[in-house]
Order: sequence, then C-alpha cells, then structure tokens
Amino acid sequence: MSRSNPRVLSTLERAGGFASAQEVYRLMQREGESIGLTTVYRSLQSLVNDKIVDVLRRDDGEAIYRLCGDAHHHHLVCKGCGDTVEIEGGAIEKWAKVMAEEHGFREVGHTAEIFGLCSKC
Amino acid sequence: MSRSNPRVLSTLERAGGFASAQEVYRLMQREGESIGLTTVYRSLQSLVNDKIVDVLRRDDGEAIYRLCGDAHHHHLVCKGCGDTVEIEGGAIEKWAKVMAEEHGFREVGHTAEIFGLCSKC
DNA sequence: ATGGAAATGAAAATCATTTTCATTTGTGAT
DNA sequence: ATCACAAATGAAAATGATTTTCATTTCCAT
Repeated sequence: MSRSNPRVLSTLERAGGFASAQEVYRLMQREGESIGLTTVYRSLQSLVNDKIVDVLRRDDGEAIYRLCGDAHHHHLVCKGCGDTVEIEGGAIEKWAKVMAEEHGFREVGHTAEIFGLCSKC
Repeated sequence: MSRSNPRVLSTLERAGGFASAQEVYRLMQREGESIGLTTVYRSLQSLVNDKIVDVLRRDDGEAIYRLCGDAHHHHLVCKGCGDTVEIEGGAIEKWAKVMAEEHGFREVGHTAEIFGLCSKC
C-alpha cells in the first residue's frame, strides 16, 4: 500500500478542497511540481481510504475529491453550479439499519445524496 | 436527432427501471434482440432529454438510468453476490424534501442505496 | 554500505461513453 | 412502383478518466 503524497493534499486544499484528480495534477504541473499522474490518483485514493477526503461525481462522471470534516454526513449538490452542502443524515441512518435487518443483510453501509437547483441557479 | 428505440425503454422497464446502458445492452443481447450498443446509448439519452428517465451515477462512475415518475424506490445491494432488493424509501423521501427546502433547493431528486452482505454471503 | 520495503512514474491496459461514417430503413411525392 | 431524401442504425475508431504493470528510485534499519 502507498501512503498519500503530502503535496497532493496541500494542492487539494489550495484548490478550495474541491477538484478532480486531473485538475490536481494540472495544478501541480503549472506550479512546477514534479509529480506523476499515477501518484496523484494513488494519493487521492489513499486519502479517501483514510476518510480525509470525500469523493463525489460530477455530472459527466469525473470523480471529484473534497476535503471533509470527519463526521459521517451526506451531500446536497446543485445540478447547476456544482455547489455542495454537507448535511446530516438524520432519518436515513435509521432507515438503512431497519431495511438491512429486515432483509437479513450484515455489514451495511449506505449512500444518499440529494440533488437539485440551489437558490442562486 | 434520433428518437428512442422502443425496445430499449421496454428493456429498462423489465430491468426494474434501473440499469446502466451496458446492462440494458447485455440484457437485450441475452434475450436475442438485435441491437447495437450505440443505439442503446442514443435511446437512453433521448429518453433523458424527454424526461422519461432519470440518470444517476454509480459509485464507480457508470451512469445508471431509471424510469422516473411512478414507482420510485431504492435498492439494497449485496456486496458479495450483487443481488439486489427493491425497497421503499420511507423516511428518506421526507428527509430529502426537508433538507432541500432548508437550503433553498428546488427541483430536487435524490439517490440512496444500502449495501452490505446478504444472508447467503 | 547493504538489503528490502515502500514510493514513484511512464507506458500500456481497461472501460464507459462518444463520434464518425457508411449503410439501411422509412416515408412522402411523383 | 419508383425515386429522393431524412432519420435510424451499428461497426469501428476515438476519447478520456482511471487502473494496472513493471522497472527504477528513494528510504530506512541493520
């Protein structure tokens, strides 16, 4: 396993904590950093494993990485501008547990996202 | 512009109203339908334009299409065998609406999936 | 220094999706 | 029925993000 290259995290921070792997890579290149695309991908994945960053999907399917607080949460994403709000799961957590039990599932996790148009769009 | 091939919609319906383009294609092949992958993609896109189906993203970035409107539901997916159970959203529906309103979002939709290990795995 | 583990990155492989383009099909006018 | 043209089709190539391979380099602990 590989550990995350610290410059990747620092670049993601500088990008506003919201960028795709390709963007992080281009940014680092532009700034004269010497790094390979492979390492960027590996570092980001490692950060995701360590729950230091979240991964979401753009409408075109490209993965975007984003620094997030450690607590488990969900997202409210604007289809227009891509703006994202972190929200609490609330009822979802219980729902997931109940549904899983009802069907005999173990080791359950869940995903839940809400998408729509924000007030500005 | 091309119109949607009716067999594509009918296949998507038969798939539980929830499948990727590749899956729809494979399904049609297995059933002996003669159709090209390109046509499947074009038909699904056309259905999206006409607001007959919704497009979402799997965690791996693959686009999944689902009939929107009538039978809205969620999925309980087994990480082991891939088996899928359709479940009711229940609490989620209200949660999504409340959260969206709270942040001034309009035209909202949501995704929610539970994954775990089924009793057989 | 020495050996081995971890990190790195260039290049190739993968895979969903899109584009190109030549062919086929459907339709309306004559 | 025939002709002309628009729409539909699909095979193959192109695209683009992501992953894998693998040889090389860097780091440590001895």
